Amino acid sequence: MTTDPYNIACTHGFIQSSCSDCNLKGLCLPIAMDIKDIDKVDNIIKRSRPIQAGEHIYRTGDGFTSIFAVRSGSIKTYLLDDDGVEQVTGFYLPGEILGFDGIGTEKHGCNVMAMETSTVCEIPFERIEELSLQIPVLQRHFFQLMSQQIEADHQMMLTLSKKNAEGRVATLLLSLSRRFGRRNLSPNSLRLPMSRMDIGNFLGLTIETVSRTFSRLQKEGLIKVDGREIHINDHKQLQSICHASK
Amino acid sequence: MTTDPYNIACTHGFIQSSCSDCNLKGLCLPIAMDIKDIDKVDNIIKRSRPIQAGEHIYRTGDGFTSIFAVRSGSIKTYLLDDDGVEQVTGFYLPGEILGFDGIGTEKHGCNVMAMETSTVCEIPFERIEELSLQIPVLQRHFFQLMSQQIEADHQMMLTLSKKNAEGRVATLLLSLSRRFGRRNLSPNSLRLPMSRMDIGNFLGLTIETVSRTFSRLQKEGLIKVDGREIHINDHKQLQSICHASK
DNA sequence: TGCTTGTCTTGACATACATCAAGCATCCAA
DNA sequence: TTGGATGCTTGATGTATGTCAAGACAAGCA
Repeated sequence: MTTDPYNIACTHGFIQSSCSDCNLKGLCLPIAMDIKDIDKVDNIIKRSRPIQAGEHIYRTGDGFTSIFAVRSGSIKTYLLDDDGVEQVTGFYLPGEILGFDGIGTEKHGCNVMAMETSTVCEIPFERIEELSLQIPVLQRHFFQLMSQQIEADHQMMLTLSKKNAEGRVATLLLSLSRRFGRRNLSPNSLRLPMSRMDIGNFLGLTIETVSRTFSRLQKEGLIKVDGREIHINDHKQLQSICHASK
Repeated sequence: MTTDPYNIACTHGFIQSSCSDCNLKGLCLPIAMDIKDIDKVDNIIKRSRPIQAGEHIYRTGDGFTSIFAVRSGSIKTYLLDDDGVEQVTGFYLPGEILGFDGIGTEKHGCNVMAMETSTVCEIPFERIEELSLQIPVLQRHFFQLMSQQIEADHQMMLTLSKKNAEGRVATLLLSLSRRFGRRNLSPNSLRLPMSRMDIGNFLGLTIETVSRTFSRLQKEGLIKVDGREIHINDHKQLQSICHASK
């Protein structure tokens, strides 16, 4: 057991720490934000008790009221089409914000499920809108977050449309690596929070293809695979197979 | 030549009409907006002279200053990856708003090109941010527009990840049909503004597959194809082949 | 301990779509 | 009128990935 406050929050889940104490605040709030403005945001945030693996935070069609910041654990979002076919649309790690679907229609447009025991901060959106009118940097921040989501989704369209299985898997691994690194975790030793099924679903591949691709990348020495434990041996070469080539 | 003000604007391009006169305002501005607030928005908008087919409005890396509303014609957005591989990320028709990429980084994240002679309204984003602080319904509106973009992109991820060629093409045709209908044009007779190349690029297919798919749908009687002129004979059946099934 | 269940891996085979190639129509310039 | 782009269609063939099937491994439970 470490003394990392992130892990304490994760394990006990009832610690009501504040945004200003949170070591993730650089990720979900503007860096250049007044301490008194941070407190204003802090006051409207609801911190949840832990959500168990497989539990939903919201589902398609639920009324939209809040967006969510992941505090610990990991979350997936997915669509269900009319035939019940699932499309995973994103994986969210601590410090990342989800729930920007549904502002347009007042109804959430996707399903959100914890992939492991997780905690989230619930941010009532109407309150954020009110605060944004007083705190321009906050308004800007939320425009930026949504803009980044749009850019990431476009990159994902490129991945799905133009890359082969190796490129897709490598792209995901490097994305996770970068996001682990941003939280000061090792960018080379990852424990994947999601199943092969979720990876395949997200990347538009079958689990068999995902599995074979992991094996191939391992045989080529780029990564070391042990179930969900992944070690990245060669970032550069992984990068170089990320290019489009179907 | 019709007397549709849309076409007049398109053909001459220099007519400086205002938002309150624009027959597209229901699409790009909130419906429930005060006339005096509309005028405030109107005052910050720059109306461009016509942009020729193939001309760019901005490119990846250009400084982000404005978003754009399509006034006439049609626009595509696309990414270029390191190897020069292109991914079309969207098609934009009159009344639709583009350019939400780049708010996060202050640099545009994609390229924007006119597919035919087009006119756009340039909306300086900082001015919109300022106005949004005074006009809450405007702030909400831009959050909603971005949210809709995110939802549309997620649907696109499902299309690319889970649908076969027929499903992808049918999904695009119905999307265009709906958007034509929203502008009070026939939802059954479309003139496609984009090439087979752009369609294929957008849908993650080759032009040959796009062409064959059009031919097949025609042989099955669902559509009538004449170059870029498409007539939809059977919306219902087109809908029914949109489901995921790779 | 054995049984069940879920997750992952690996192999054999099938197929949707890519690739390669040819041909047609339209447009434009010489 | 000719020649050369450009855009689109159609056919023949190849291949990456899907599908089907079997088995390994670990976790949980009786």
